[in-house]
Amino acid sequence: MNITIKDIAEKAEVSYATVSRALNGKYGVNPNTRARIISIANQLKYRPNAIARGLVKKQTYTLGLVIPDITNPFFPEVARGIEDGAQEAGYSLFLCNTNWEETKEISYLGLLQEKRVDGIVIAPITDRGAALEQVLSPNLPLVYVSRAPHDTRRSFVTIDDSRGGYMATEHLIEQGYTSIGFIGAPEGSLTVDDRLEGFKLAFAKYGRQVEERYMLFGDFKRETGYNLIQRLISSGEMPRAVFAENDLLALGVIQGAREMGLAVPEDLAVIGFDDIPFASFPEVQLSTIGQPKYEMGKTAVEMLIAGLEAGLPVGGENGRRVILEPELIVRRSSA
Amino acid sequence: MNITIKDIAEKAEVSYATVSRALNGKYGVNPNTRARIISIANQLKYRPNAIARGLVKKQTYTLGLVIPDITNPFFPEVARGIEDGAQEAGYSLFLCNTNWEETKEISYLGLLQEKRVDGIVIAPITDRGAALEQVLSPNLPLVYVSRAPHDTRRSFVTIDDSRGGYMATEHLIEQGYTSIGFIGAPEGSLTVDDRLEGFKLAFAKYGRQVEERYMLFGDFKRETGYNLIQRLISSGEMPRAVFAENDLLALGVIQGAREMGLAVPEDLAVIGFDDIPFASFPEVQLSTIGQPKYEMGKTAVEMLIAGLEAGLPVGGENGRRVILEPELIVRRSSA
DNA sequence: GACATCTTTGCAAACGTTTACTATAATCAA
DNA sequence: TTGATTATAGTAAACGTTTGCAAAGATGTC
Repeated sequence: MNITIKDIAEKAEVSYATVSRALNGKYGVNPNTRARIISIANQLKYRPNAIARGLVKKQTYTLGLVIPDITNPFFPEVARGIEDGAQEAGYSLFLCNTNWEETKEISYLGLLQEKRVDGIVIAPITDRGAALEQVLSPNLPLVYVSRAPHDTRRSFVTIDDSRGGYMATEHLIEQGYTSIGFIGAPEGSLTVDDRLEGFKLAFAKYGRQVEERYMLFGDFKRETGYNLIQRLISSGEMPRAVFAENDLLALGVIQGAREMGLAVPEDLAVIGFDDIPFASFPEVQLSTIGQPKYEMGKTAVEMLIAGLEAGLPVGGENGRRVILEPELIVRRSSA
Repeated sequence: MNITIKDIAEKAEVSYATVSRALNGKYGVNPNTRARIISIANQLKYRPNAIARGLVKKQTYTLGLVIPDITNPFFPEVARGIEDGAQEAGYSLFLCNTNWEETKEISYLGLLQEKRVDGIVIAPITDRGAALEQVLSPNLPLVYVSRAPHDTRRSFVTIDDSRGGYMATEHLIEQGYTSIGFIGAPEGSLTVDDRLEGFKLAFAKYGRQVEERYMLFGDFKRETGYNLIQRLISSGEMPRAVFAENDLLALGVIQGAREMGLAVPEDLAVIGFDDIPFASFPEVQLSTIGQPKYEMGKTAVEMLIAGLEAGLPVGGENGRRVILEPELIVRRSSA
């Protein structure tokens, strides 16, 4: 039904090979013929069939974007960087929202390969890179963004999470807080543990002991922060300050604390991680660790595309590691 | 390089047609042969080439998702509904962020057609449906979500924006505010004007006169709300209440007002539209008009898929219109 | 035992491109 | 004029599937 290169060929009275060459600006077709063909193509509103082209060229100009939660304001910022970078280079993006479910992540990775994407940008859920590699064709270009398995040989763009966790914790310590809690994802399961590691590092550096009873683990959603802090408060024993592994959790913590009659930061200081747009909102004023979200996404996709267009063999010695600097942003929630 | 149906055929010593039938659960292949083929396929880690399949079946199991701004928390909620619905039905999504630029929207629509998507879900930028139809193959299934051109014959899922605008405005009037401003997108350009229409309707209903000097137009970004309200305040003349066309604008308004020393709602009452997650945050407490974002997205994509799988001819008499109800949510910013 | 029917399989075309190779005509050098 | 070169165009294979049709063998009916 759709009009094809053959329809144009017929109308222009040339072979369809010539049409292909003409339309693709290939060398070796008479300028007049070319002009005629192009004009006919326009007139017929011809649109090349990218599927057919993809089949023969074994290149689809399509990438996969795999993120855990598009509803967490952190990821749209990253995604926009990725989208911009992809678009500039002429690539489309498959959106894959894994909803923090590892099985979904795996199955998306499989699907993307069936769709023959040229490459993948992924913000993985866990540190278990091996599980991913198992479903991944070893020569499919992939770059990790925002977080990456520790043992990966793939390229990645992240920030220094450990340093970020350290900065946040150190800040609380220097503010004079003696009892400091941690709220985040459980070790080894949901994410890379670097932020927690940074937390512990800071304690060590200042000769303190981590207080296990103030360390609460769940996932990365706001409700979780809300629930965990309320449980902690109800228990009667609670820290004076909390480092939450991301801003959403932190906001949940603030909300939970406030609803139980506590003042932030007077009764409970809170610092988050990510610097999502709302953290700076005047009535929120959440202290946090800032990340260059947009650029992180943009450089990740640019690296990916550069690599695959250069035809570099993936992984191995070719993995490029970019580790951006986190930034401590002090606002009212911890002042 | 990738392993194909032919590799399996060779190993199983059957023709590749048989492999195809076996793998697709088609009727008419010996159970033993089928089992053998499937086992070989697994062993070889065979992944069907969706590109090749798409070429012959003229169906890609891929949809386009076109939204203006993934960074506005409203859209990720809708997008998640769309993503969930698509995934459940076995479809992938191309993410197209138009960044409120009409040219980008148009060019994405073209691109999606080259990629031979089976259908499109779009939250359009403007009311100019004709411009879109011009690049759109008339038999490509498409459903509008969140807003739709007034004169379209396509299917859509929206809320009753006019009613929403009315509810917001009426609420302000009933709160006793006499001077009420409007901040949003300019008429006819950036969006459907229904919210503004509802605003005017409420004024008419209550026998009031709209005050043009309190009506400010820009776009849908937070900075815009921030800038516009500050300009208005500086001008010396300002309303006591403002209806902002979306929550992001409203938050910008609140921030701008606060930074100029005004209290919300004491000096300036504000109501927004969308009920983005942060509107309910305790320190924000933004009054707003709620929309069923997730379901809106989900039903839109479900409608799309149902239509295209039934092979309905698109548009014309087949357009289904779903108009959901908005909900007035009163919080502190207007109380 | 002849014929019809059913089950299982293979053959080959088709989907819409790109591209290596070949053919033809035009141009040029001598 | 001849032979070589170049510009232009066509032929056909290839990409990896699906599927209509035909073939062959097995089974059943009378």
